[in-house]
Amino acid sequence: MQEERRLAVLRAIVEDYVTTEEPVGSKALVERHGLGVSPATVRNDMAALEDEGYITQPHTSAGRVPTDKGYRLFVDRLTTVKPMSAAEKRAIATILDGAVDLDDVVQRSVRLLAQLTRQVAVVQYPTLSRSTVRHVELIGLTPTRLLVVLILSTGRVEQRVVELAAEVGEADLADLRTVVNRAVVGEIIADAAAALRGLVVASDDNPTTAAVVDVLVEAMSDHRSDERIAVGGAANLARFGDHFDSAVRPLLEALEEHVVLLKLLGEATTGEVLTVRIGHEGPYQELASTSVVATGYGPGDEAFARLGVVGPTRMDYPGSMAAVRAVARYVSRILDEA
Amino acid sequence: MQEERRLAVLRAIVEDYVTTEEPVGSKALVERHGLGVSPATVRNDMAALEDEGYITQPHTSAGRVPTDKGYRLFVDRLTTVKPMSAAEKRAIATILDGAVDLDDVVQRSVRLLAQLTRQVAVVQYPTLSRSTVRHVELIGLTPTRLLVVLILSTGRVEQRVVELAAEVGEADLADLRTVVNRAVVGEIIADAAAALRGLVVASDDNPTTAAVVDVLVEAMSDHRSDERIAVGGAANLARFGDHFDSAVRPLLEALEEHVVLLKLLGEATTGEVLTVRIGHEGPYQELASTSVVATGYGPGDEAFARLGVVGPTRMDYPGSMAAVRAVARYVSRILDEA
DNA sequence: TCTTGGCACTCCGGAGACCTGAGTGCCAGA
DNA sequence: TCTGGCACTCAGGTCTCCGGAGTGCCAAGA
Repeated sequence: MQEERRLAVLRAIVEDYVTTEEPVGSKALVERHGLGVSPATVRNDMAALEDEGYITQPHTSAGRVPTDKGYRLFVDRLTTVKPMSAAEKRAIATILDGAVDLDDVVQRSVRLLAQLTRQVAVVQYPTLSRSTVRHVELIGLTPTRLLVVLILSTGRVEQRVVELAAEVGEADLADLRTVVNRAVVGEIIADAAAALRGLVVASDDNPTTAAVVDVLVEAMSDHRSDERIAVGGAANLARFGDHFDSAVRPLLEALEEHVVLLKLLGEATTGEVLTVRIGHEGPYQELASTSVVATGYGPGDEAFARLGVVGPTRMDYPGSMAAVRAVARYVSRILDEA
Repeated sequence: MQEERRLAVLRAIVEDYVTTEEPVGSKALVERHGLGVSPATVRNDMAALEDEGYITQPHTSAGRVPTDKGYRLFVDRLTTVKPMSAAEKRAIATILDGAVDLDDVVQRSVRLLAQLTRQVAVVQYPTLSRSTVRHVELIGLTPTRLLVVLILSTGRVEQRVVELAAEVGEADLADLRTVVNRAVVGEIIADAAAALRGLVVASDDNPTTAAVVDVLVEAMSDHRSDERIAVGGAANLARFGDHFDSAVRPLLEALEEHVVLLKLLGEATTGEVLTVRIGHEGPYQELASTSVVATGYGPGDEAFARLGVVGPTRMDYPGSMAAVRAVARYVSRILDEA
């Protein structure tokens, strides 16, 4: 009974604090939310909540502020992801439908997320590891120089130039192209790499084949590609308030360190579930006052990559969660169609 | 005679202010720089400089701060670009030589510039307009679906999917591929687009040809590509000092608006000359306290794109100019080789 | 047992007063 | 033309004071 009201109080505190950015007191609380009890009662509840570690006082004669634990309870039990409005859904659709290629999809998603949440948005490019090979193209630039283009199901294109030891004719090139494509098209890249190695053996270590295969395998296992990430809405950092050095600077640094960002987004294995990391819960001491709302996305059932928003712990969780989920779904659908 | 000393005083003021970030007074000036005159003399000079608008006082009993006009004189007449140290040159070489493709070159350049100058670095991807076509590849995904890949001399790859009205066989595809490549390889894209349109006429408006040509022309004239830009070192904005709202926020916003950024870097037509835009000299009111040091770069004599750094007007101009020039030169050389 | 009004208490943060030190402008003399 | 001297200005740190918001706790009521 009182337990229920206490949770209502906690929810009210979180909601108020998120909008006002100021510690919230018992009086303001009963006024703004129709709690139906007196400030004194709320005070008792607040004391209890504080004992349990959900809220805290910046100093004795101030209102209360949610702790990380309080936010956690809030997102876990006190909030249901509110669906986007029809207008917002339409905006998402129009913006994303205009995308011409993978790069564009990612860029637009980042902007969109940043706009919707007024937060910093982060979108990981679909990783190679899950994708399949759509086509390999070999283009002779000069007789001893080859442009190798690897096209993946996610729409990514990797290209490398190979210097050959011997000259190679157009006919040989066509043969090689056919053989290679027969071996790898439709395979996920891990298997494709194995198949390619088999080719070299089958070709009696033909040096041209070997060179091309080498560069393809290298392109497939290129970890740099796994780390590609788009960031947008950094200007929203202004909304962090004044804690520039303690909060904004570390975050700015993190935004440039893609490895760090990836860790923040969460390991790509977690699937399409919406995850929320609040303040200290993450691995980075310096980012104790930031939260991350992220989810996986990608065509089919497999989550290929992750996207999300990063903001102050004092952020609009329901809104962010709704936006992240909506964008992820829509992007997934688009990638599905492509 | 005194004129000369006045300039020396101005230079000293700029140098001191850049390092200390605090208004500099007459006494500190004669102490730190061996000016060989008394503070009183310097004060007279300062008064004169202030009359001419090169420096200003934040308030009556404070030291002097350079104005934009003062910085302008400083970069125009009081500074020679100091060459990079051997160690720095080596660092540039090692970092940039490791790049595997165009994307990588740009990414690395941005990081490098940001590190060298401890400023926000901006690198524009080489624009399409000046580049030539290296190859066009047509790949049948399904009988009525074609992947068109456009490969440019700058190393950029554009790809589009075309839906065809009619099925097309592998033989037809090979023909088309040959025809198209014969028409466009080696041409700069403006001419290539014209040549392509001629093809459609010559083919009696064959719908497949028309569809492929359409998408190629579209890819060539895609302005989105002209606006691609990489940004790095945003964390260095912390060095801006405390003027968060007035200086950092507008800049953060500008960094996301690539159109704005391009304008800041300067029109791409200015060639390889090093340009410095100081404070209010630019078109943006909000960026009155930021300066831009930029130059063109690219293979051959033509400047294909621009790169530079953005920082507070109170920045190390000689250092930034040297770094920007050095990186631009090295990147140009790399692109030349490729 | 829970809720409520009352009351004493705490303490942040803004306003005002004060002072110091850095820096200036100007003048008269070298 | 330079220099030393002197009076003047003023930002910004420190100190104090005070009001108001908010609390905790208690005793009475439901």
